[in-house]
Amino acid sequence: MTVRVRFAPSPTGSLHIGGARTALFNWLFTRQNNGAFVLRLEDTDLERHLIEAEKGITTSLRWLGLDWDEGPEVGGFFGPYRQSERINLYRNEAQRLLNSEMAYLCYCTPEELAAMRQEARQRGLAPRYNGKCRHLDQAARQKKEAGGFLPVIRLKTPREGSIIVSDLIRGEVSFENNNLDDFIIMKSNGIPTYNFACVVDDSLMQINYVIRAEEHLSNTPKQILLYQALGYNLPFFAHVPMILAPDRSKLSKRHGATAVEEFRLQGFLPEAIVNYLALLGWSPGDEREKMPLSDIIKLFSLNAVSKSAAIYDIKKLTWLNAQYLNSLPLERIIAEAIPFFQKLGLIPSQTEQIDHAYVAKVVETVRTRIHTLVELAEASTYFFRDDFNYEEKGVRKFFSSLNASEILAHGREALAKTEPFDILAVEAAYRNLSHTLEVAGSKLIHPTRLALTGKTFGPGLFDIMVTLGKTKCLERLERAINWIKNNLC
RNA sequence: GGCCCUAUCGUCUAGAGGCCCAGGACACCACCCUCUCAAGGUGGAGACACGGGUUCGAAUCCCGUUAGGGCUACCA
Repeated sequence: MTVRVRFAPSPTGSLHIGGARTALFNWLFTRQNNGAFVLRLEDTDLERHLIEAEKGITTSLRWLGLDWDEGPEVGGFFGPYRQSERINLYRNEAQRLLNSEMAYLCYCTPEELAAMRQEARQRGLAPRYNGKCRHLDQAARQKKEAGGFLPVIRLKTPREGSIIVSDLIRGEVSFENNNLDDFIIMKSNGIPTYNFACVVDDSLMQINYVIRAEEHLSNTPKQILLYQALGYNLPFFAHVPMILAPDRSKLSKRHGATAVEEFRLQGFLPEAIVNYLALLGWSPGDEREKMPLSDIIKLFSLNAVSKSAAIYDIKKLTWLNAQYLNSLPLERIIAEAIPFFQKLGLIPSQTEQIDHAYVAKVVETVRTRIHTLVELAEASTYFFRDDFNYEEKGVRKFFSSLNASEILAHGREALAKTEPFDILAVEAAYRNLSHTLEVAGSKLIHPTRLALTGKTFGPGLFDIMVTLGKTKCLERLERAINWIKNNLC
């Protein structure tokens, strides 16, 4: 039997990390089993389908590398893949249930229902529908309909017994039927409710593994009742734990970045996010942390998915991101970095005008000491601009001594004579200088770094020099010498 | 309120009765390396929610309490 799984988000505009992880687990499972990954948009509650909202989700999925075999944009045998385009299917299935008397029309008004709930609550019972319209006869129905009232369709649910949900992650979970009521499957506007649409689609699309967030565990008994009423085969269920915000509450916008798109904008790489998300609620069983996707696919197992909710930790994601920034091929990082450089106005927006060789050198010298692409761009500014200021702390420590400008002048002189201007020659020049001047290397290095970059920290000085090139180095040393004369002497 | 799920360092987790006075990772602290900052290396601090059982033996099994989360809509 071919494994068929689906990810069924509501197109709300962005893919948040909880959804991304659910999608990832589905994807990993199906890639491991050579199955099919179906993307379905659950857009029944939207007045009209917002194409931008759908785009937000699909671009994020694609960016993460979670490609789908069937769904919007790619089609497939079981389409359409937007619920808004499947309304007739739901109506037909609902009609089948009506015909077989497994479902019935209900004419109760919202006010009546509210009163019912109120009463049940007061008596300490589950606020359930009391089945008032369950046995209406033809005459009663006609009378209601004559008044122009649009009915909903409810499923007749058993009053006794229980439903066992057999869950691949949680084991067997039992629910008493008497806690369930005759829930609505079709709203009065002719649109299906979530549970109904979900079951109809999962069956018609032949989904055999339903891997979704834990919040749906409590819906599952209702869905099983629906599967039974419709005569469908039951899929396997796996309810993955939720991802919570640092305060253990449900993730929301007020917790900062929660959408995949925001992480992208903050300079995280898809590899890092996927790797991090895989580790959230799943573990390979050994002590591996950073793993190539191919390993994750190979090792993933629903059995090993934890049962408890996890809090996402931006610090660990950041660490992993730095690991990837350091280990991925340089070309890849350059390509990822370019948009961030452009955003800061460090390089031209027209690709043809970019000095790729220079950008490559910059990325190479800076990338080991940053955690995100945003940091990479920010830490690279002085390679592209001459108009930086000198750090105040640095000025105090390295420019204020009596011989500071003299030292810089010596450095400038030494560099001017250095040829070729490569890492070995440049370092040798400075080491020799420190020897002849009889000062520690650091006495030369720190003021020079400040002169060249305006900063007291950063890549190795000689790397900076070589990347910057001789001309720039001499210019900037000159500038610093003059600055000291004008400002400190 | 009712029903359901969950409970190991601050966080993510390993652990499926003796291998655990609990291992790893991030973060934190110290030291080493070092031209700074990172990275890297070494070391440190840091957890089995609580209470009862079961067992020769429990982080692991059972029950209860507590806490967190979910569902309880003509939302998905």
